[in-house]
Amino acid sequence: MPNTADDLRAIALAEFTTAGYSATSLHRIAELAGLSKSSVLYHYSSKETLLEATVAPAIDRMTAILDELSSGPFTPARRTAFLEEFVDFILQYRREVNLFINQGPSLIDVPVIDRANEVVYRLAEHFAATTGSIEDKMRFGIALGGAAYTLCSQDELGFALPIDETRAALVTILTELLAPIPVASLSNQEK
Amino acid sequence: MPNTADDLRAIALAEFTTAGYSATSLHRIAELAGLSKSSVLYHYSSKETLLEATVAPAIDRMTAILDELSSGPFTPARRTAFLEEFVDFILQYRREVNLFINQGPSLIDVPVIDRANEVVYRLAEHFAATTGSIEDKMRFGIALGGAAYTLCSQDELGFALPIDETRAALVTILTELLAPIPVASLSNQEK
DNA sequence: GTCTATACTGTGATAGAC
DNA sequence: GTCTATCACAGTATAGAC
Repeated sequence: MPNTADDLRAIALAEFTTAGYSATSLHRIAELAGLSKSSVLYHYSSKETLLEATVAPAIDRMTAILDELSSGPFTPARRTAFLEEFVDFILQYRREVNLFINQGPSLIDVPVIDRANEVVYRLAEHFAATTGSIEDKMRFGIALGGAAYTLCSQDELGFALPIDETRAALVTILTELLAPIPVASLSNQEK
Repeated sequence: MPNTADDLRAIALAEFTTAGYSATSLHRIAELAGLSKSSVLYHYSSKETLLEATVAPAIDRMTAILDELSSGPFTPARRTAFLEEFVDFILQYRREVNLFINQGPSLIDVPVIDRANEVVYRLAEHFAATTGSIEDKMRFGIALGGAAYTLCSQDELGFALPIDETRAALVTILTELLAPIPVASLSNQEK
């Protein structure tokens, strides 16, 4: 049973991703939660605190995935497994990813966004997006930005594609998209 | 020689894409232009009018491309040519595309965004994103959203990749990404 | 934990002088 | 075409009653 704080976090996440962080007022969030602005500010001392609580779980999860990955050699087999884990992450945290991808650059003042940027940088290392060719960089960017856009525009349009088919398609497309990146460079993180 | 109105449009476009439409104040735009708020409102009677002037050229250009394309049969050869034209469009209007992709859903009230939505719908028809499989739909979405994200995050980070290499890489990646979509369905627009 | 009332700031927009 | 002055309003946040 979710408490009020969790409800607010969920509502804020939905509004921040669809209407935008700046365009979403505390009044709007309070309205959707059936509360007053002040009650919202009781649970989260500021709008920024609410934003942080909203994206933190996704950052923690991705950090854990990357930590686990760094604990051993990045073989081609593990790379495939990692890609599926990555797809599952994007599916589970698609709103948070979309929020970061679309609005991250405009939220540079918020500390939690810096944490997210660091995580993306670590992720990019695994896909040679920091050391590879221009095409490699673009492949990584298109995979990340494209996945975030595609998955979240579904929610906005009100319809949801079947999860199994969506996941399978995403694995196929991302595998194909990232395949040309040489595996050799993927172990750079071991240095 | 650009006049004041054009300057304001360019400044607004840059700010709307990086900081977001809602988060960008007329004061900020005026400040960057070395003018007062009132002077900005002399050239554009409202913030929304400024937004419309900002994205309209891109919509007009894409409309022209689609009109030209609809004037004849959509053969595989023309499809390849169209893809290059599409890439050039994205490169030239990357800020406008990024603005629409990232913030379009939160700007549903603005009439010009409706126009943009119609254009995207027409575009989607050509890539079978309205009639194809789930994977086809996702391929189109990833191509569009990914290209917009990748190109605009470059600007935000302050560095610009060489245009020729970027263009070539984008053609390669998008061709590969959209290739599995059957050509047969591409002529559906002729119905 | 929730509310009303309030303070303060920023915003889009208008009026009118120059 | 640009400015200052002003308006009405929405925004975040605080204080304090219940």
